[in-house]
Amino acid sequence: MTDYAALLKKSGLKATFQRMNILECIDLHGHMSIEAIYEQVVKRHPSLSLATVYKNIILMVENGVLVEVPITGKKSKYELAKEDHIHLVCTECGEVEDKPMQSKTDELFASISKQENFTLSKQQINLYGVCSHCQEAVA
Amino acid sequence: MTDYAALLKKSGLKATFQRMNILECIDLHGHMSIEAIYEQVVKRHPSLSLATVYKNIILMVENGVLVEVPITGKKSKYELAKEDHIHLVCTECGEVEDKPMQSKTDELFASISKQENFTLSKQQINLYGVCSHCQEAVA
DNA sequence: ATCCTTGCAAATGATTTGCAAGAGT
DNA sequence: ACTCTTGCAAATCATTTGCAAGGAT
Repeated sequence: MTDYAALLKKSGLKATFQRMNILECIDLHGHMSIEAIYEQVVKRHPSLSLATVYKNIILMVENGVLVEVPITGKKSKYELAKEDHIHLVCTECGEVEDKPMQSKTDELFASISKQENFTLSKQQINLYGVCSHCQEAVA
Repeated sequence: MTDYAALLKKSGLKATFQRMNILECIDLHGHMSIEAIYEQVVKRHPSLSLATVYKNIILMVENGVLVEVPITGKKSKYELAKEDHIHLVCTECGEVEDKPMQSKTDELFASISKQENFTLSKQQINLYGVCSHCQEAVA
């Protein structure tokens, strides 16, 4: 994934320098908070405004380019929209890692939804714990 | 679950009128935002301060009495701590319904964690969609 | 009696908004 | 050219804090 301009246009948004840099930043880091995005992108773009980051994140979420990842006890992070997957959230360092969604789980959720007459549109699985890296750090 | 005083003491917290009313309110409604809790409880307790609700929610989460349920695009809701389960979040009315966690899913998450050398401490599954009630309302 | 909790008001922090100037198509 | 976007500053909203008075054990 490199052509952020095409991604934006496909989603009906203008390809501004700010938006492309925000996308690249998120793509590189995987999952980021709004503040963290601002801090990174402002380095390349000293005139960037935090308000612009807010506006664009909201807009890109509305247009399906980004997805919000709400996290217990912290501020939400954002990631590029992609196929469903599982988040491993480290409660020590705050890092989020993706794992592929399992088809069994998919089926299970589909059956629960059917059974409840619930029109399922999005799945979100967060597993909280301590990542291998942080376990070593303590040892 | 009715003896909120005992629940609080068991968790090392004093059983104040405010806390018991907050717990009862959450228990009755299932899942509530801080504002909503305040609005409900202040009816019985006109002198209640919103700051008190904030302080107590934070405290009761820290002490394991409550659990935060972060929700995409909305403010977090809070529920009484109980065994793991799945949340069905209606994107129309905002209501959250619980479904029992499936043992297959449990096993799956355990195996992913083991495979990643990730010390799993908490699972969180949210399914977003439209509940049966809201589907009828549109029809 | 002692320590914790409450309510208030003020402080802080996060997010949103309005608008003139600038950038993208 | 036209329309959407940006950056700034101010406004708004959410959350936290300090402290004196009141409540729980």
